Amino acid sequence: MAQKETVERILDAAEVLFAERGFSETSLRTITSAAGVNLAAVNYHFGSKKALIQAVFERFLDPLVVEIERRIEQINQDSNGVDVETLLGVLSASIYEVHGRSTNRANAFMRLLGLAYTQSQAHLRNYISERYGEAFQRFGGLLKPALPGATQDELFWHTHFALGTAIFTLSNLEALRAMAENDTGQRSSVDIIVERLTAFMASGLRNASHG
Amino acid sequence: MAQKETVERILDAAEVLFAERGFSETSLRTITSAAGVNLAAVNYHFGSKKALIQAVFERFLDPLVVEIERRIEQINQDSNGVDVETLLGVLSASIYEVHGRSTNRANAFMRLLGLAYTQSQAHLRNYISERYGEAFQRFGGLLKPALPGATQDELFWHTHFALGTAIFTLSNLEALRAMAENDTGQRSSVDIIVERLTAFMASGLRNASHG
DNA sequence: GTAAGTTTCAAACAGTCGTTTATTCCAGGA
DNA sequence: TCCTGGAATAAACGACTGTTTGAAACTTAC
Repeated sequence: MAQKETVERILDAAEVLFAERGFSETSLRTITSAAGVNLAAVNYHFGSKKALIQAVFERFLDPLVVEIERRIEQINQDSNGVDVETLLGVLSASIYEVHGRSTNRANAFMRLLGLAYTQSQAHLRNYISERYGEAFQRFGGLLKPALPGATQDELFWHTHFALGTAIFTLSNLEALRAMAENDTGQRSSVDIIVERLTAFMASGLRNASHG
Repeated sequence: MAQKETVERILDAAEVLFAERGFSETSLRTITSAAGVNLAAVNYHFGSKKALIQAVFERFLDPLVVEIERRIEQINQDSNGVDVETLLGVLSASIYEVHGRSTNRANAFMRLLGLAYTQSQAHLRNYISERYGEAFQRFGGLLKPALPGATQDELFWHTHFALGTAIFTLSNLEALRAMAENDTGQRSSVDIIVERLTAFMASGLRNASHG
């Protein structure tokens, strides 16, 4: 078969369009015509629009979780005890690893993650927390020894403060870069921005230990 | 007239419903029936759904900006040079002042602010940056002397990191509090959360000076 | 070559959307 | 009293939504 399978063409188009406009603002007709497939193909292969949304997330969250756990396991073998910067580094490295350093796809990924939080798609949040909640808890457990002295409550809130920073920044990354260029006249590379973001989060997180 | 005017009833209902579900997920029929007014009233009084969205923002952003500038002017009279915590304190105090310490309205306000960033409503972002961009720049200018040593570029990015933290946290505040209670067994007060959030942002911001 | 099973396709379905229309209601002024 | 103009109303408009249908096209197996 010369061209990609229908299912993958739909997922490709949906991923881009959802990231650009959001879920309810993207119609199945827009997706299918961008993918070059028939309108009915979505309901035939996925069952419904909601199931398509979940499939888009599954396609990149599954390999991402595998990659994160692989890296953490390796770090735990080499040494015991991990600091905050290392943990944050594992996350960003895994994202870029899974998406092959294609900044576009990594950006789309972060935008989708942000949309999952902010758009009213209860089915999606339920799906994500059911399928990936355990992995999320496991990762959160690693943060505890990295921030000695913090209470469980402080840990929870500071983690989500940091999560918010990352999601907000990365899911609006291109818009923010444009604003920054307009404001300062220079265009920072994505690597530098991620570096600063990591430092910002680490600094805020560490503050949990001395509250 | 015994009951509120039609215009205000529409704004009240729209504010709550938009904050709960988002803009394109909230139909005019839902808004008007919640407000107890006729469907056509929105187009009659506001012109269009987009104009209604902008009116919702204008109703709380106008007094907020006034309140912020009033507080800053007063601080500048008493002393010169303002530290980061004070500036952040002005923001949160102004929000609660304008909404009369009604946590519900303050929460709705933050959710709407978050939606303005994340939903695809270009007209709204244009409107906000045209109407309030100048005030935003003025406030950003105060941050500069509070963070000596930071370059213009660092200043921009760290400001938006902090902005992201606040918007993400406060616009999902109730959902996060529920998660925290589920996770830690205790329910932190909003005041404590805001206090921690401020400390987190200040700590991250200060990091800009030592990059 | 025929039959069975998948996948694609155009067309239609029932429902919702924002917006507009024409009519009715109701105040205040002359 | 009639008149006028703003506001409220029910009804309809055309466009768009996700989903379903039944027939056509294709692939696979015997």
